[in-house]
Amino acid sequence: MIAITLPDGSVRQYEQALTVLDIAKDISEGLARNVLSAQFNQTTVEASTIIDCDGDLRLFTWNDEEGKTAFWHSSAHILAQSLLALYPQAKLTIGPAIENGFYYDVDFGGESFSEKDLPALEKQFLAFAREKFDFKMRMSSKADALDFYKKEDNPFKVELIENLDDGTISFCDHADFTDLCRGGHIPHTGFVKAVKLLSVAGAYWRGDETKPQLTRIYGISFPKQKELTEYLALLEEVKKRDHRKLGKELELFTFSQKVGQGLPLWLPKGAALRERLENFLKEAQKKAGYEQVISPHIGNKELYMTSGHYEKYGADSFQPIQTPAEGEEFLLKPMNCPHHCEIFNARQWSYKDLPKRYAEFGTVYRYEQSGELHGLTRVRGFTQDDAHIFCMPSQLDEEFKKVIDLVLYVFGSLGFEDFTAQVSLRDPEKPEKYIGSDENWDLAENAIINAAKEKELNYVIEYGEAAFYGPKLDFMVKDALGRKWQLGTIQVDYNLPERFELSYKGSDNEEHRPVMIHRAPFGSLERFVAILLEHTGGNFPLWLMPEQVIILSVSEKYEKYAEKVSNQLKNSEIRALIDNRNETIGKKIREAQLNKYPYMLIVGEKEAAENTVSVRSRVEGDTGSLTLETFIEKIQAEVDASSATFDV
RNA sequence: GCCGAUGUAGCUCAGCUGGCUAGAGCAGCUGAUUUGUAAUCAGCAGGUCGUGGGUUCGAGUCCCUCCAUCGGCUCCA
Repeated sequence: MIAITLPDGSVRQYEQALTVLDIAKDISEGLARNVLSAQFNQTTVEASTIIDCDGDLRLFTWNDEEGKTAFWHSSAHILAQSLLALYPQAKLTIGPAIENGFYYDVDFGGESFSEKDLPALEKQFLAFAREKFDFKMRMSSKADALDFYKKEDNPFKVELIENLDDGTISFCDHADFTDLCRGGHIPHTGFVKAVKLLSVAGAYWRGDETKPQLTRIYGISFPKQKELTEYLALLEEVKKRDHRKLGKELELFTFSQKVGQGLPLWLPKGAALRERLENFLKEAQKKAGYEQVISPHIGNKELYMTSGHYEKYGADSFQPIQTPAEGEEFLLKPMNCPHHCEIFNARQWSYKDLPKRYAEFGTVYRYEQSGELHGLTRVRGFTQDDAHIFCMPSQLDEEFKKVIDLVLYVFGSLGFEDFTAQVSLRDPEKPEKYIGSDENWDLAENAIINAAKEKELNYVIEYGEAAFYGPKLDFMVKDALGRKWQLGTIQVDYNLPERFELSYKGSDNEEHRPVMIHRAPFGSLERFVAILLEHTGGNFPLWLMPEQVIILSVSEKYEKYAEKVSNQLKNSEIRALIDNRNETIGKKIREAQLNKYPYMLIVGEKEAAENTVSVRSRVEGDTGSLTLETFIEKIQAEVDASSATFDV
């Protein structure tokens, strides 16, 4: 007798060993038809796996993440099979399921493969899928596995197997195709009814730039054609929220080949938006005890030699600026911290003065690789909402938590609820990437983890993501396409204070080393605006809108009244403009709507006579007439409601 | 930087296998119209087809270089 416990706690007894699918059938025929994969005693199993002992069983369908993973993982197998059918000389490497779909990395041996070749591959894929080939797992000895791939002349699979232990190596077969595989498949290929091979990209073997570059084929598949159609339609919708498109349409920013790639030009409306964001943060920082400082856009090379940045990034940066003086070199400022260290160094400090919090909207320049540049999210010149806190080690925990509060306030005010906190620590395998003592690193890492815990952040730990001088707490937000970007960041640093020989006089009358916190709630204004655009689709909260109200005159006859309305709005600090062109009211409304003005005020004969405005909201449409005073009160109330204040 | 793709008017795009002075819609300008909740009508103007080379009797179209952009990889102080 074997006893199987299901997730709801119920237990089913069976006389003899049976497959996962048999158990599913025993529960219900419908479930059996839809079961894609399963987990038995926390181990991934397949529908065909034979269960011969007691344990916990979870069955997964398309509605479970695990079910989708098995579905896409299996789709990668079918893709690999199709690749070999059409390109027998191709060498397979790896092909996992990803968040949305799957990919397979393949070596075409110098032959080029492009998107034009995808439709034929897709056709082959569907032909194989329709055959309903069963996926069957098979164990193999290490020697046999190595032998197989050596015969196939596939060095990639050989390398993979060499790193595996004998006895743990398995293959998955379907039809006459076989692939090294850990398991987790759907029952047969026929479950895949629709597939779209999305793109071709280069990817380095094992993610290592020095290793051969493979061709990566991305795809997504579904159990129903309708779901694929819907997914592709969704992708089209998402493209409309791309910040590069919206930024152009809303006249926020632009790029110029003449100015240089990755160097954004802020147009008046974008600059106004940025200024508003800066003032918002400045106000909160003032309350939190920050002081504004200002540093120049260049700094002597010596400064970055001292900080260690030159050694680390010098070769890959904008190169030093020469001066007429022999041997004198300046660097475009790639970060603000060394400058702030020297500001701290400008006088002596007592422990009673700490913490010092120096803030600056500092524009920095970094020579990012050309292929990396991306709209406003990855640029070569950008402005950090930077600040550096110099404090006693005993103040670190509290200061760190205060910064978390500030970041959460900023995110909350702008409606970023869906973020992940990432604790970025050292890569234990590569100590050479970091500077500073192990003791200080341990202190800093623990400080961050403790603060994240105490603030009850929902955080993940990532090893190898730390800065070279210290660990970080990063706030990650996704863009419209689901790509993750780092916005806010908080970093603990024992190293720069050491290198710049920062000190304060303690109560014991001895010199002590302060600890430094680097932090930027937005991260960079550029990236923040980009992500904000994609999250709001350009419909910012009213307090942030460059233009809050547009006054549309029914005809040029009512220009005077429109002016009067405009002046009254401006007196009440409401940002308004007038559209007094010789156009029909319908056209003016259409354009105002497309330009995403939150409120349109239509003024004509009736309004001028009654001293009212006809209000049209971008979201709700025509909302009827109001007296101008009532409208102003309404707007002010809306602005107040959407811009909470920061309490310390 | 690497792999793949793209680059035609301010914007969105058409231009078949190379063949007359390169087209459309929107935007712009001029004029008419003075308009009531998502596009009034007419006319005009606007492009050395990303750049530089090459093949050809002839190149927007074919080949090469470079530049920029897009999707990834690597990187991200």
